[in-house]
Amino acid sequence: MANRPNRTREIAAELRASILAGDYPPGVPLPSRAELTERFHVSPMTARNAVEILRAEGLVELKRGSGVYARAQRPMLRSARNRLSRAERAAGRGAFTTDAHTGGWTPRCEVTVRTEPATDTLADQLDIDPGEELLVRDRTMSAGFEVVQLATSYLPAAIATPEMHEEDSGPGGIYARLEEAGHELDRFEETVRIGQAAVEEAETFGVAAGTAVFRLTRRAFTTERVVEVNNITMLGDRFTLAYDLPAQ
Amino acid sequence: MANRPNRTREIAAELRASILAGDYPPGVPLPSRAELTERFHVSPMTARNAVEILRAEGLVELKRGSGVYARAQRPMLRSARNRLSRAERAAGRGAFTTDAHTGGWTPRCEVTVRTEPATDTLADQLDIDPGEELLVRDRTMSAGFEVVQLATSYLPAAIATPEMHEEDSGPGGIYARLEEAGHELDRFEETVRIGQAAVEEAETFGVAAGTAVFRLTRRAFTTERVVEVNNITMLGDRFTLAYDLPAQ
DNA sequence: GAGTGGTCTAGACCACAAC
DNA sequence: TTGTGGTCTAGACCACTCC
Repeated sequence: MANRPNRTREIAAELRASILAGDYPPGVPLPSRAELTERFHVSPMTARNAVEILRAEGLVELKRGSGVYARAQRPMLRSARNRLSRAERAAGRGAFTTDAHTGGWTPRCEVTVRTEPATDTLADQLDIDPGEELLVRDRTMSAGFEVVQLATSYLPAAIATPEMHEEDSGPGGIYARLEEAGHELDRFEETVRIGQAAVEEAETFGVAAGTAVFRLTRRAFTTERVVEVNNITMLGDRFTLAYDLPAQ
Repeated sequence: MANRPNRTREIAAELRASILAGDYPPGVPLPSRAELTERFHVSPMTARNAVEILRAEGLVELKRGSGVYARAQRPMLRSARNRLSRAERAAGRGAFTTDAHTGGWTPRCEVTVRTEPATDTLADQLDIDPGEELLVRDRTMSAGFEVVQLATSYLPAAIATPEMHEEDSGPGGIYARLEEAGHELDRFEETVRIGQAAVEEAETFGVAAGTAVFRLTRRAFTTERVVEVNNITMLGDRFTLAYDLPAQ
């Protein structure tokens, strides 16, 4: 019935315990492959696979030519209930800024803006015609020095004001600008899935490809229409999403 | 700059494409390790690692002594916006039943009931004293023949009625019983994280340990108090969570 | 140059499923 | 009994980092 003892998992478990016990602060590498091979009397391949398990868990970071390092255990960012409230917009904060602010982080955000025609999917989500011009805002968001969230926002160009084309859309972000332009926001709809970081995303986040991420799609509604679709990718092990649901 | 070509990933990519092209319907195994070794002129270890990549992605299932099989591509269950609405309870459906029903699935649910004293964490979440007796309902939920969700619900025993101790709590579930007992539900609070399936969970779900799962914690509130905490684990690649957020 | 991780080889024995 | 995946061995060469 029982398999072989599985030394790989045993070694991974021992290393995991050491890491969680704080034995490997930043800058201190874990034992090298050669060292593990000797210490645990296993082949290099087994030692390698043990470390690979920890990498898949997001516990360690492998640096070629340098070593294996424990990833800092950072407290969670909380994607808060109130992040889309009008009060927060009035205070000049966008959704991500609200999240980071609540968690005591220093938010940073890099934006690029462009226009492009709507794909069939986006046209459907925005309830417009395919090919209609969209204002696209790509954002890379960091907490401290770590990239934790990517977002691509799509607005029908027809309702975009000149300042929405600016990289810095001003206090309160796009939602505040939309309301100033007479598009009073009524509600948001969010769908949440689990995805795996693509190679490019993984590089941006500084994690292994395939690492679990949240994939959110948020649609912003006025009472009349959809005014924005926002596709958001969040590093899975850095966020807790919070929602309030009325009992109705 | 460039590494070795990485045959492992190449092979995984080729197999992945075949799977998505529908080359491996249920019952038809992928090429065996020996076959891959020969066809791609690689070592058995490389062939094995290529398949391992697909397993980590949840694309295939490995059956010892039998073969590697593509997991059926099933449409998503949708954890819907209206799943906690009073209208659904009135229709005799619980939250999971609502989800499954909306997706056209046949829901099944196995329940075990017990009582136990509140841990510190649960006492804090329920706003009661540690050690106070709790009614605990463990549920294993399936859509069709596949287990897709586990949930453990905690209620202060002080507010539990006899029928809540029954395995079948009746139409509309516990929430309906709570309202009948005078605890009118006001709102729910949900937090969502990404976790990795523990060994036991993985066996129940029939997936590899470490597979990404949703971990939800739902708290049910009346205007007076917290009446329930529900810890839910959902198979990550089978659910889309949907939420409505008022702009306030 | 020495040491690290990245990748791969060419075997091996085992438990298990299917025949 | 045959073939499958589960696990492991004991090496190897490479690109890269650090000294």
